[in-house]
Amino acid sequence: MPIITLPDGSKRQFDGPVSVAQVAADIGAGLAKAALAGRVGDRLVDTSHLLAHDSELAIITERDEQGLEVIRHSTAHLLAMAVKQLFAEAQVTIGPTIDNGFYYDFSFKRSFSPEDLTAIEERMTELARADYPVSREVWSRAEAIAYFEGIGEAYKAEIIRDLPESEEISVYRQGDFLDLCRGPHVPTTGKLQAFKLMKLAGAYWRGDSKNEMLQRIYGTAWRNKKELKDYLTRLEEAEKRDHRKIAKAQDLFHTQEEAPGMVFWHDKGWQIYLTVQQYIRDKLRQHGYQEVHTPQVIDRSLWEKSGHWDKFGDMIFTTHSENRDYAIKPMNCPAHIQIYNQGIKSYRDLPLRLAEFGSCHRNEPSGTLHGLMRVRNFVQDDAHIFCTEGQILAEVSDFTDLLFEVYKDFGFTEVLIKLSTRPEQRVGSDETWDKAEKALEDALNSKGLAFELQPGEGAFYGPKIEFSLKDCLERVWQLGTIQLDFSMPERLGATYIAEDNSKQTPVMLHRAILGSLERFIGILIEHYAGALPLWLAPTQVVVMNITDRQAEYAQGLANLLSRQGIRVEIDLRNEKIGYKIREHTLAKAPYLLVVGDREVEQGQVAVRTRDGKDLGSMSPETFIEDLNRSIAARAG
RNA sequence: GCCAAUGUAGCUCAGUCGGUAGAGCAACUGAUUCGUAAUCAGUAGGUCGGCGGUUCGAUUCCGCCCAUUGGCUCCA
Repeated sequence: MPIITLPDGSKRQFDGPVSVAQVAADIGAGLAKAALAGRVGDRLVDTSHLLAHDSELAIITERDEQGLEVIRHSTAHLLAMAVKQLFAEAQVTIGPTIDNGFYYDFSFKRSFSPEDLTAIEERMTELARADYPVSREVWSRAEAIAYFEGIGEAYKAEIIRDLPESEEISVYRQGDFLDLCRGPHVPTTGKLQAFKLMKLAGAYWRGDSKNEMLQRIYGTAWRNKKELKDYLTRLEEAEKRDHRKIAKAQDLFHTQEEAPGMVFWHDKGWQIYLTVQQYIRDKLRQHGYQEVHTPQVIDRSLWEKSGHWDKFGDMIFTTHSENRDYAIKPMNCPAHIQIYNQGIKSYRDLPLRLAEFGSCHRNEPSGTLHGLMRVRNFVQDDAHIFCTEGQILAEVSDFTDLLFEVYKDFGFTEVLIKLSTRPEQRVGSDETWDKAEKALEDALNSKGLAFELQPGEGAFYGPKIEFSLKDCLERVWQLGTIQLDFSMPERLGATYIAEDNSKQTPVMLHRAILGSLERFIGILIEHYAGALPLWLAPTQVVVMNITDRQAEYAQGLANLLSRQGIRVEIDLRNEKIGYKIREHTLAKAPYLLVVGDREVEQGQVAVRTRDGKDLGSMSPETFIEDLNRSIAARAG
């Protein structure tokens, strides 16, 4: 006689074991139809799940986030069913849900083609329309292994073998298709109404590059057609923001075959670069950093001593001269230790903060290159802090303050923080790691910053904090980092004389706020869809005349602005004013100044913004004053 | 690096079931001197990513290479 308690606290009593679907039907016909799954306590179950005892039950419909998860998971199964029907030799492996959808990995001797994808999607639609009931069966381990091996599904059998003994082996059946799965799934395939197969990709079995490469089919799935359409529209919007497209349209930079992964910065792009760099340079100086500059080509022996040659040798670009082998530097830190090592350091010299905009090269695998986001030549806002163990907490704390100040100035407020702790393979004593991890954690806690713990993800030489940003399309990018390093100073012989006259090894903190300037600029471009805030905009003002008569006045105005340090462009072409406005608006110039006979006569300028707002006519002095105020405030 | 797709004019793209290519925008020339998101007309522009093969003939078919794109792995 189970009593079922619903989320609103109401209770219903039944004569005997009752299914989730029956409870839903007891509540109402509408809910019975909408039910996708149930939640008993914390556990998600199918609508067919029987409740024999008193339980707390929530009926999951598409309105619940978990309902959408179930839809996506079931759509992955639908995909597998369609693939098995069309390509019987393909083996199924795994098919989990991901943000906005799902994927399913197959082992198949020939490659799926885009045409196959279309055919698979059509079959999925048919199978959904056929409205097959989806039922759950519990099998014995041996039975399941025998079945999947019998039908040639070696991967599924392997998965079952690796499941812990305690795990119940459940199999889902829809039509003639059976798949191993924990579930839950929608009650019938007809619940799957809005999905689309998105792309094909390769993916290693179990995520290990030593394993076979499987074929992954990505799909998206939603509650209904409208949500699907909205999602596809969002993707289109995101594509319009692609920094590579905007860079072409705005003449910021280009890349070409002869220098893969390296950037040819054009005037306008370089202007952004320099503005960002100068901003950071000033900030660092204000926060007690020294700026240094070190060689780009350094003898291989230094990289052997630092340990990088062993670990990253195949990713270091090299060159040679007169029988000596050199590395094109992949990072700045060993060079900074060389500067540190000049002269004897006292504890009174610490903390010593060395910053460098050093050009680094890393021979990243060709398949990983991606616009400005992953390049082979980059400059970081890199710095290394040499300090005592006792100074770590204060340094980390000061760093996070600086980092948030900088992110805010660039218009980013939502920051995700991750703390990565000691990995299996590491150097240094457990005692040292205890102290280091605690210092990082204390620093975050003292600031009241929430963070996610990533056990075992730290670098071999020390724990680290990573700071990621979300852009306005909710994509996450890791930019800033601060890493404790107890290893390299010792390897490269850095020491200081402590208060007690003993020789000690300093701790080194590797830290960056923006990370690679290249990537950061890529993110800026996408975040602002090319309409960079005034202080960063490569062209801040465009002066344009209506007819040739105002050319001289316009030129004078442009010169005046330019002398004030404003980045100004002038457009004296013999084109209609509407044409010029359209062009410069599309190029996202923040302010457009129009001068016609009227303005010349009154010694004024007509001001228009890139958003199409007409600010009316004003004196050049008023405009410059307002503009300088906005630039200083890093507004708009 | 691995899997797949793509590479045609400055840009965006069409095209050729094998007979050396076309549009729009941009550029150039001329006309127009215009008041807040595209004035009109004309001209010019391409080793069809590179190298090889098949063929009377290859941008098209085949092979290799390079780059790009989307993933996977990696990321000091």
